[in-house]
Amino acid sequence: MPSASQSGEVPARSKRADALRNQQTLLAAAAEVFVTSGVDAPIREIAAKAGVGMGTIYRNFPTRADLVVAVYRHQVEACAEAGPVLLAGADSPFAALRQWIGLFVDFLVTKHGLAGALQSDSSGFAALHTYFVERLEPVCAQLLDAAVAAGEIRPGTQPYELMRGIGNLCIGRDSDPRYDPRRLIGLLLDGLQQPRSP
Amino acid sequence: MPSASQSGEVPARSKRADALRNQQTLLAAAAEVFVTSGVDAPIREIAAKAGVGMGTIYRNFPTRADLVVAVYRHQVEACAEAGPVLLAGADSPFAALRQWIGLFVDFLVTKHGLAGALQSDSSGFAALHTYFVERLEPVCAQLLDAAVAAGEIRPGTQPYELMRGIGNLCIGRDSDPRYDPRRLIGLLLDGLQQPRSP
DNA sequence: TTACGATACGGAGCGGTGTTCCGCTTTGTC
DNA sequence: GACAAAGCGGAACACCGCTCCGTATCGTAA
Repeated sequence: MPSASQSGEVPARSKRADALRNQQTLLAAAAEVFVTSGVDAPIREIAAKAGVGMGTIYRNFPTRADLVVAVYRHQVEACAEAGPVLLAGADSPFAALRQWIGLFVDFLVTKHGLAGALQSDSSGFAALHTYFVERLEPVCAQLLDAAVAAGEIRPGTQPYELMRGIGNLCIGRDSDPRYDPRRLIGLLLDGLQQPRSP
Repeated sequence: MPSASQSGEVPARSKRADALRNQQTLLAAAAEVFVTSGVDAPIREIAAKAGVGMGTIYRNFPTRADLVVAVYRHQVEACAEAGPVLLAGADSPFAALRQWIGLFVDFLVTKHGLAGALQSDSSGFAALHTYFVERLEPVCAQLLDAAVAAGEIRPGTQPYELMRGIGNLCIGRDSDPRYDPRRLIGLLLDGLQQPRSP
């Protein structure tokens, strides 16, 4: 496989110049709209912001997830790559895990509605969940394994379950100031350090 | 307190007989539809199942939350009342807390889409969140306080935050067999038992 | 029993959303 | 400059929540 291809990233050969321009315009507009109206903003709103028709959006990003993934791909990538780096640099594997989860939470919490979209099985969001899991689950697994091997946390925790739980905890952070997912996630990590539950 | 009153429970004097009949029919139909299509099933579907017009639904239950609350009121009530009972009967306050949370999770997990609706700020679901919090938060607070007083868990955890986190963790349980919120909630409880996080 | 106001009912209709589809425009090439 | 292919836009359709009002039903007083 010579080219990067996949979905929204790099040009993918032999597309018309105006099409490429539109793709970039769309990504910029979507990023902007996501900030103010959340990731499930009306398609029409994004189209209007970008100055294109709805057909153009659906042609470039068939499902909503494709658009969201394209917008946040860089940040997800950065988070994924931070895993091994933290593991190499931190005081201990568990410290690395804690820091990495901090990055993940920061990312989710600053993107309005993203956490909710991540588990929403309906709409075209299914692919979003898939992308996040495929990209980040192995990273999380590596950190977990290292911490287990170091004897810092109990074994048996599945990375998928942990990530999904953290994602769920980040849902709806904005709606009530009394709710701060970080405290609960800290509790979860403390729980991991317990040798065994009764 | 002589009368139950409030919203969807007991007759509330001087309503027409057919109206009361319809209210009961609606509750039964809604309960049935919620099982198969989740708590955000189309209003029209519930109306059709009950054999009434949509106007009748909105007259009896102005917001979706009112309908959901009416359908599940008994179970929420039972959960709330179980709190003090467990506290009196269990081996320790923390054991009671654990059992009570088990009841709460069982309830949420068996109602398709309820957990998600609980945090969804949009639609007419806001009142649902309010009802759950008002009814169950004090119960949770009592259990937490008792466990803290017994020295079984660290102080400082807010009941609202804990309940909301548990609710969030229960979201989307059906979509993937690898995800079981109970394990994570167990982890959370283990974390509570830690004296202090670093 | 009848007659009549109050009460409740039903569903057409409105506004908003996702998604499709096809006539028209733009682009790149010969 | 001409012409196919690629791309564009937005009208149109389906679905949903919610409102509103003409009509049907109920309870009661005569």
